[in-house]
Amino acid sequence: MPIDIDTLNGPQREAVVTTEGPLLVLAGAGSGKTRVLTYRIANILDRDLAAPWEILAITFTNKAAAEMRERLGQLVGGRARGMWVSTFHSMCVRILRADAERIGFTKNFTIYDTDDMKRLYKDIMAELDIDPKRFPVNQLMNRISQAKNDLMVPADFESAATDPVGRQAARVYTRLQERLRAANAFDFDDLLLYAYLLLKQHEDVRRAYQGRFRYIMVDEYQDTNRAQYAITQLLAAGHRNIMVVGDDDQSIYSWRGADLRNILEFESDYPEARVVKLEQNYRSVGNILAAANAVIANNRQRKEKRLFTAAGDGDKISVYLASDERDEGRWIAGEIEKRRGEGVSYNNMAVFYRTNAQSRMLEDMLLRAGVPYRIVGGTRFFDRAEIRDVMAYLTLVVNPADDIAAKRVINVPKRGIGKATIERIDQFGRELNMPFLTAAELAIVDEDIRPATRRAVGEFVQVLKNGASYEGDLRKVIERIIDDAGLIEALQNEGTDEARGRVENIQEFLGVVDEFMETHDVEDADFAAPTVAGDPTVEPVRVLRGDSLADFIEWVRLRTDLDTVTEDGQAVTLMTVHSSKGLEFDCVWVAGMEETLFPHSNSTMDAAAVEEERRLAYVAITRARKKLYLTCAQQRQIFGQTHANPVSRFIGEIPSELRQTTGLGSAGFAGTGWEKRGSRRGIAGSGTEAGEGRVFGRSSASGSQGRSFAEYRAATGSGRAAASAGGRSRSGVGAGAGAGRVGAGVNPNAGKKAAARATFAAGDTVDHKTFGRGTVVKVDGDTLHIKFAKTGQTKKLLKDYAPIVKIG
DNA sequence: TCCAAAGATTTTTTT
DNA sequence: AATCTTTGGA
Repeated sequence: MPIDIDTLNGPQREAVVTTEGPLLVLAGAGSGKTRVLTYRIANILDRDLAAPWEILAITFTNKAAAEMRERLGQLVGGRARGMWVSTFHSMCVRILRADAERIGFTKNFTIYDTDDMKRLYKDIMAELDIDPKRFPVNQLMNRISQAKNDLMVPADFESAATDPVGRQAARVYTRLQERLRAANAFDFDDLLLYAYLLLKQHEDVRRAYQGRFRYIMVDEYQDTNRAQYAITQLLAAGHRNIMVVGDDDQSIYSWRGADLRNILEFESDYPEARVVKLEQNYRSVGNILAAANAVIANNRQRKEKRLFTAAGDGDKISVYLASDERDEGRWIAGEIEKRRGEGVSYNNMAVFYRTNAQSRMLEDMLLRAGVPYRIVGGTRFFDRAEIRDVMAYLTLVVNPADDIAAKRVINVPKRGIGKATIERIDQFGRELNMPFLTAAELAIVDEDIRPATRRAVGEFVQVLKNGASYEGDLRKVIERIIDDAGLIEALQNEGTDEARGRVENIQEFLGVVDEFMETHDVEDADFAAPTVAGDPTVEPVRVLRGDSLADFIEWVRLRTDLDTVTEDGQAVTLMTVHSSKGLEFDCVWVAGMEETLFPHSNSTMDAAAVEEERRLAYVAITRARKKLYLTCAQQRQIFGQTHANPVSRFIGEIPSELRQTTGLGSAGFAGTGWEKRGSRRGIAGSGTEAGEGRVFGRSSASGSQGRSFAEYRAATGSGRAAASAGGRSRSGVGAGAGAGRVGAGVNPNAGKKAAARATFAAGDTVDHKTFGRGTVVKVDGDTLHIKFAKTGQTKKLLKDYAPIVKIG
């Protein structure tokens, strides 16, 4: 079934038919790059230039990989099954699994995520006597992560580190790699680093892959870091048929080591490279595209390009000035309902924000307005404590050397094994250079430990031994391990709502196991393992098997929330701007368009960082197909403190004729609202119309009425924000609010809640600012245990500080 | 060893 | 403002 190449535009077609040699495709947002990628692969197959397993396509997220595989399936059918379409990280896992022994690991290695790593760091810092107050864990982690992404091994790092933090980091880094090796574990960065080292140091392995991959395609090339770049270079050195696709304007991961030079200098890496620019946008209406172009034009570090579209102008961009984040959320909910009324489905709408913390209020307002939503990111399902516990057990069954996992669950559920015992086992193990679990086994006969404790340790060890002997249906194996461990039983005995929720989560986890089994056929694994004709030394493609516990663990570890996004049910999507990359929606709201939030205050010091924020804004804007809304709040709670921030510069960078401003962030709205009393549905009230170019409308008190955006910014630059005029906002801090922190110099009683003087008893009904209606379950001095109707959860709140009102 | 209270921390973005 | 972490006491 030959592909229909005539449906492509000129540059797209050129990218598809240019199969030989290096090719750089600069693909603007919405220019049909996935289409080009899939068509190109189909073209290679149709012309018999390569067998499926000789093609490697690397994407950035699992979701993108899955999508590409699906679209390939539609084009080329079953041939798509034998192809390597994966992320960098999962590709590296496959490469490492095949030859782990060559670099001193075994095939059943564990992958440590950030949380595991944090534990390990703390452990090591204690061991090396490094004060976490002077050298924060996060700082060291970042430093070392960066080093790994730059392919620096501890020895390199040590000689380069001259500053105090660097010297401590060097000590930690050295020890870290020893510990990881002992635990047979890699962290995310190690997957890349060691895959690189494996390929670099072992010529036969390198040759095998270089020979196999005739055609290599890398998507989102602008987001590759040094390690990914180096791996790509090595793999492509054989046939030099490498195509990279990217958009320097959408590079938003420099903090994770992404190096824009990789794409900017592709042509000097491969002087013979062809370059194709995809500049026709098929996604957005004219006004949105014009806005995106205008914003990104302010960046200096970029390849000049200008997206165009054949579509009409469409609506103007709506800018809404809210009084605070509550108003912002309320307004968004109202607009969503309006669009819904016009026939736009919830699935075609999304709300973006810069930081995860912003999602709370948005969620709350949507909930109250009755708008169904799904949230991407934030606390991942797999990050919940009970799920991590289950995962630790499963991991230990596969990799008994995983000390972090062992220490995590040796006393989960509570077996009466305390800190002293764990410390003793740990020390014992370290002296004899053996895994924690082996040391624990020996501790069973240690006369210095109490018999009851020894018995408990014995039980724990036995659970894992039994687990390793189980065979057959994966779900049953996992269920038995969870059962042996007694995790569910212990939670059930707790009898609290919270524990019941945890049990439910574990059951949901079992549903995830089913999903894995369904999506990973055993036959599929067999099918995808043809040996390469004429070269028996090449390992077959390794595919995850639906019946393998080790493969299941790997799959979970490399999965993110974004991969879990499903289309079932109608719901608005909430996510960070970062998560939104690669997606598109008819209607998009971007909340929190304020200085210090977007661009984030951590970035405003540095010109390069501001440019990255701008690219982030560009990504956000270009997600929208038909209608774009930008909102900002005049004042906002951050860290429990009220801040008044100027409107984001990115709004000002959109030509004023492309936008239409509404709302008036001030005066009397906050605090009188319906939302406070928990009524069902908000009135989609529009604020007073504000003049174009005016920011936060009338500030008669400060005489700034009708100020232009530029004037406004100039004024705020001197440290004073336009005050909200005449408005009593909820806590009374609205009037006379300066830029930055608000609150100092304000009547200290202004924020006091009625609850401070009220008394509570079990059975009272209360209303919480955020959680809505709840019932007091228990009073514990000043602490109230309140069960909230909306979430069903019980929370502990301090009566004098919680924003609650007694209702009955 | 467990529990409660005080103290620290969070909030940039995530494979 | 709420949650997570550490500390001190029983």
